[in-house]
Amino acid sequence: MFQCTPEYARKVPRPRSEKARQSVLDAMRAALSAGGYEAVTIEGLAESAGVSKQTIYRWWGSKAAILGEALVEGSVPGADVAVPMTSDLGVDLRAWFSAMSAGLARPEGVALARALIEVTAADHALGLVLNERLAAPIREWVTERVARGRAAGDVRSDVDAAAIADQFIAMASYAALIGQPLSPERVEETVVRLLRGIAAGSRP
Amino acid sequence: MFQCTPEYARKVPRPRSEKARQSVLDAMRAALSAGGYEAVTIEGLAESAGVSKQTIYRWWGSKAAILGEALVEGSVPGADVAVPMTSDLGVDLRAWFSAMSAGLARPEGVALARALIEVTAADHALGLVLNERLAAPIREWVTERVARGRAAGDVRSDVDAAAIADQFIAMASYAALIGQPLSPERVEETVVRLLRGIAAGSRP
Amino acid sequence: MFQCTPEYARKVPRPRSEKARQSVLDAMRAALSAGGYEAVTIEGLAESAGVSKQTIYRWWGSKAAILGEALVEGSVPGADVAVPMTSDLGVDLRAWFSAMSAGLARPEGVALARALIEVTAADHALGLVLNERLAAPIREWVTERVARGRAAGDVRSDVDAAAIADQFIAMASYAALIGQPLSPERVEETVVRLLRGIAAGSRP
Amino acid sequence: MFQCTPEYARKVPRPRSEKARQSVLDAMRAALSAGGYEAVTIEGLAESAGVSKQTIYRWWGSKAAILGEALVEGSVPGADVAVPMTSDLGVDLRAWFSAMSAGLARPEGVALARALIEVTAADHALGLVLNERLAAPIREWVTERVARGRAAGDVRSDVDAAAIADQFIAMASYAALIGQPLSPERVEETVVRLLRGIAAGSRP
DNA sequence: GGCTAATCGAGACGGTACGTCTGGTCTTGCG
DNA sequence: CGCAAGACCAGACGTACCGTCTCGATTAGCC
Repeated sequence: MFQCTPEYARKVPRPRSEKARQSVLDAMRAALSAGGYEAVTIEGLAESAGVSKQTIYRWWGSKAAILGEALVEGSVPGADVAVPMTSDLGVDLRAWFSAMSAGLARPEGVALARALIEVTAADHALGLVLNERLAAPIREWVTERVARGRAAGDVRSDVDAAAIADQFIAMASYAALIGQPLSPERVEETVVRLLRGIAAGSRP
Repeated sequence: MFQCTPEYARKVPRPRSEKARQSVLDAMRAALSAGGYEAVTIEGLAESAGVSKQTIYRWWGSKAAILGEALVEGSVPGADVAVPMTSDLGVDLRAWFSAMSAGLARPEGVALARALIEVTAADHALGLVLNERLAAPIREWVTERVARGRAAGDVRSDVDAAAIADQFIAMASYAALIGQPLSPERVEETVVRLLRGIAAGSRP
Repeated sequence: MFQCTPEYARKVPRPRSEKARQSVLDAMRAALSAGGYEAVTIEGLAESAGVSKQTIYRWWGSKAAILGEALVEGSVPGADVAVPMTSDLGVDLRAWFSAMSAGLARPEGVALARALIEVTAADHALGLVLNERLAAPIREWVTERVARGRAAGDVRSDVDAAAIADQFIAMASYAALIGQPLSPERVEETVVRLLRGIAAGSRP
Repeated sequence: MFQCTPEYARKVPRPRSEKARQSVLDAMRAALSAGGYEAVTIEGLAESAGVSKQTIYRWWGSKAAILGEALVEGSVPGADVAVPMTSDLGVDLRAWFSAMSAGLARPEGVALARALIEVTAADHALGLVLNERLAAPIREWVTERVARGRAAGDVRSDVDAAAIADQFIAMASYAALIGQPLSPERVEETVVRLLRGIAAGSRP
């Protein structure tokens, strides 16, 4: 009686092919590493993914959209660093910033970072989304760690955790952009200087 | 020594047209502001400069080369900031970083920064040159100011001026890239934190 | 009488939908008149017939096959002329050729003739079938009428009725093809000349 | 002296490549013979002509336009028959109609005729032009020959030479279209019947 | 002022990739 | 299992630029 053709029992003539979708995303990731974002072509993508152009245009509409999906789905080297927190803020920051720098120093890290930067420069809206997606976990980690430091009395109460996170992200991105990875010394100097700047007893 | 215009030196049958050259560079600058680096086409450049494609290819060889020359010749908003040095390091850094941030916050500053970033991501070699050309004066200014601070006993002896300069450049670039200019508060926070981090007498 | 759905006629799990079939054929006829054979697309046909592409491909396999069936089933203007035979050969030929010309002069007649010609040029096998189907009645009529004329002593014994029929068909087709319908004067001239050529007492 | 820069001495930056033009026309002629008009693609043409698509689109704008030029320039088998006129009308007509039929019976003649028919059915305007171009010489020849016959007293004064020419053209076209060349017997029968129909002294 | 040679504009050329369209096949779920 | 719906692969369409290549016209410096 209540019956069995609920309005959500809609027509699903043929579902989107998950295989085709993954092939395209994989092809995009491969192409990025191979030649950078600008060198990626939809036709090349279609061919190397074994997919027709129409299938790509049906679902994505632009190169940037594919990149976006590829990044949002896949893991991004250097961005997913999860560093365990110890009781020593300096140790933790050093470990985390070192890991991020190292991730962005590897060839595929540089290629990916450049692709991200290019697409952000070219497509503002997508850039914001990607940045948010990649920066958010970092900001979160830093915020959490700084809060703990504050609780432990190591850190001034007026420091802006987001600003610190953004500073690190900016530095790592810039290094990848110009192709000169941050040296361990530079990492060390930056962390030490930061610690001095946010230490609890500093003036003013 | 004896002389230097041998009869076989029949060079300079016709000098390069300076007018054509400037037209192209101007067209490039205009096109960058209008639609970003990727949207610039050689054909469009040729047309809006009233110049033939061949003339462009004869002298430049690539879009990036034109951009390079356009930037090296012209002024770059946000990069040419020349701030007078006072006796107060904090005042000077604040003034300078504010000026740079403001320059990059204006629409044409953002467009230019994005173009720079795009071309750097796409053409590594040119990117290095441009970065050097634009970053060098900044590094110089910062180095000089920090040296004075050190001499005046305001600044620790172990701070790395280049690292500081790069940090500021990276932050300003990143802000332009994601289209979210640095707020005055963020500028203030960054400068204050930096000062604490480099102040003479801080530990360790 | 009693009626006829015996239980043993369950051999055919589900019969082909006659409605869908007719929709497609109707859509084909409509599309032909609207834009010519080449402008017909299977997708357009499917849509305007309210039928899925697969249904068309399941039963026909090609545009030409649909056209073939559409023409074999439907009536063809100018081809189905049935003119009563009188005792006067000239009157009959005039009447018949005029009717055929007039049929092919009307807009839908021209469109259909063109479609036929196109499909014949493109698909030889189907073209032969269609030509046979459409020309046969004509040849029959002409043969019969000429035979009567011969019997009546009006017509030479060596005339080739099929050749005459083909000549008329060719002339009418050609006129439709180039879009210049045969004028009544041209029809008259042709018939008169033919009659002279086949008249019983002519030499050699 | 009087002057030397006449306004018609216009800029001719680089003349159109005659070689490319001929390659395309040749490729079109070859493709027509190979697979018929509908099977010709611009891309295939470009490739087999060793020419870029853009070059084709620059000059022609449509497949039909290329065909038109190809036919207007090249020789058309069966259409260019030039038969010497003797004093015997029957001999001449027989010779000419045989030659035309034979030309259209050869494979390339059939292919070309079909292509012509297809394009005429599909593109009315071009069809008219092509028909005029190909039919005109035939009509001329027939008209001239009939006029001579009339002058010699062999032919009735009221015959319409154009009608006769069109009849032959229609018959030959139709034969090519359905792929059944006119047999020598059919040719003979047609000529003989025609001669009887137009002979001077026939009634009415 | 005439000669010479590289410049300039214009734009045709062979190409690559674009984004769109249609053809013909395959894959769902409903009836 | 027929059918509507529509996703799929394939490939042609016509367009936009690419970077190279003629062209005739222009022009700066040396005779």
